[in-house]
Amino acid sequence: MGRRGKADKSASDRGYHHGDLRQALIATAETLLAEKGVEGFTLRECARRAGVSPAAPAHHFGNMTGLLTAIATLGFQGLADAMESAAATCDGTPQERLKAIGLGYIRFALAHPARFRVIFGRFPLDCDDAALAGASKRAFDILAHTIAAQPGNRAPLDKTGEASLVFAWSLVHGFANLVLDGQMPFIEGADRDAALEALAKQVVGLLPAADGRRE
Amino acid sequence: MGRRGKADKSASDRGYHHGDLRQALIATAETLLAEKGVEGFTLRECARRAGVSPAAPAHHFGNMTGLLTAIATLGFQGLADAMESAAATCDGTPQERLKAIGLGYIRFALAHPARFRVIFGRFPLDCDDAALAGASKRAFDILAHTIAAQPGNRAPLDKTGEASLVFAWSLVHGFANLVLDGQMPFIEGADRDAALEALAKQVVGLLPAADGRRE
DNA sequence: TGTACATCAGTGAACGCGCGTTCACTGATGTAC
DNA sequence: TGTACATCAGTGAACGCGCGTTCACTGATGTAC
Repeated sequence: MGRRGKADKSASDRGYHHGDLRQALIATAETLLAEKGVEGFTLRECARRAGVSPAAPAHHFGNMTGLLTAIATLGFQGLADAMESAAATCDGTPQERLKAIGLGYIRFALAHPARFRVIFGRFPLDCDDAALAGASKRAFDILAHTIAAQPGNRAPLDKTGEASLVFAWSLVHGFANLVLDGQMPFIEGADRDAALEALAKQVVGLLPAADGRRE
Repeated sequence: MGRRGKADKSASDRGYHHGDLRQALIATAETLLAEKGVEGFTLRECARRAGVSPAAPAHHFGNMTGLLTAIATLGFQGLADAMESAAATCDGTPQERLKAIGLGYIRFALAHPARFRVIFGRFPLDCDDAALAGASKRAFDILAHTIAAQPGNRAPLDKTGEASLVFAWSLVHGFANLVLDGQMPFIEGADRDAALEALAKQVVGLLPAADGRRE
C-alpha cells in the first residue's frame, strides 16, 4: 500500500504511465456522479480519486463536456443493449416484447444510475458527437419500433400511437427516477434489489393494458 | 430606469429597505433554477438579480439550504393544492378522481419546474423543518388515499394496491420529467402548452386501466 | 407634535476555498537504422 | 544488439474566477413617553 490511501494506484505504485487512464477516469466519474449527484461532481476530484494530476483528464477528454459526452454515449449504448437483450428472452408477442424492453430500461437505470442521469439530466454534452447521436437514435428507435408493432398501431406512429409511446416511456422513466431519487423509502434493507425487481415486474406487467384500444 | 439594468429594482430606486425581500428572493431563485438547473444555481447570483448585496439572503434564510427548504415547502403545498383542486372539479368516481389528481400533478410540475425539481432532486434540504415535513406528508397522502379508494383496493394498501400506487405515480412523474428534461422535441412551437395539456390528458386517460383487477 | 431610543433590514468589504483550464516540462515508450 | 530520436502520457505549478459565509456597520422604521 502506498502512502496515498485515497487513490487506487498512486503515482509511485504504478509509474509514470497509467495504463488505461481513459477507462479509469470514466469509471471514477461514474462513481462520483452516483455518489454526489450532478452538482457535487468536479473534474478535479475525479482526477484526485484516480490518483492522477488535475491536468490529466484534459489530455483524454479535452474538458468536462468531453468526459460527460463519453459517459452519455456509454449510457445510450447500454440502454439500447439492455432493452434488446431483455427483448431477446421473451416469447415474442408484441405485448410481451414491450414489457420486456420496459423492464430492461428500468434495470439499466438502476444498475447504472450515473449513465442514466447523464443521459437525461440537462448536462453540457457535445451534441455534434457522432457516436453520441448514433447511440441515442438507436435507443429511441427500439422503443418506437416496439410501440409501432403493438396491435392496432402502425409505423410511422399516429397520434394515438404517439400517446401510447409516451405512456410506456413515462411509466418506466418515472419508476426509475423515483427509485433513484430515493422516493420509495418503503423499499429498503437487505432484500432491496430483489424487492425492486419484483415491484418493477409487477408495475411493468400492467403496461399493455394501456395500448389505448383494448375495448 | 436605474443605471443597473440587471436588477428589477436597484438600491437607488427603492431605498434601503426592500419591502418584501424574502418573497423576491424566492421568486428569483425559482427563475434561476428553472433557467440554469440545479448545478448552475448560486446564492450570489440570486442576490445579484434581486438587486441586493450578497449577504442579504443570509438574513432571511440563514444559508442556501434554508432558501431551498422554503422553495421545497412551497412545492409540496402547491403540488397538494394542484391535486386537490383538480379532484374537486371531477365527477367523483374513484377512477375519475385518480385521473384528475394525476393531471393536477403534471400541471403543477410544468407550471412550477423549479419547485418540482427542488422537491425531487437530491438537494440539501432541512429535513427537520416541520412545515416541509407536513406539506410533504399532505401531498403524499392525497395520492395514497385516492389509490386506496379505487375499486378492489383497501386502506392500508396491500401489495397489489402498493403496486398500483407506484404505477400511477411513476406514470405522471415520468411524464413530467421527460417534458421538463426536453425529451419530447416533437412537441414544440407556439402551441406547445396546449399540445402538452392534450397529450397529458390522453396519457392520464389510460390510467385506470391499470388498477390491476380489471378482468 | 416632538424627541430619544430600540429594533430591524440590508451593506460592502473581506475571508479562505476549490474550481476548470493552461503551460512548459519531463519521464516513459516505441521505432528506425 | 545498440543507439538516436520522435512521440506519447502525465506532471505540477500557476492563472483568474466566483463561490458561500462572516462581520462590524449603517440607514430606515417603529415605539414610548
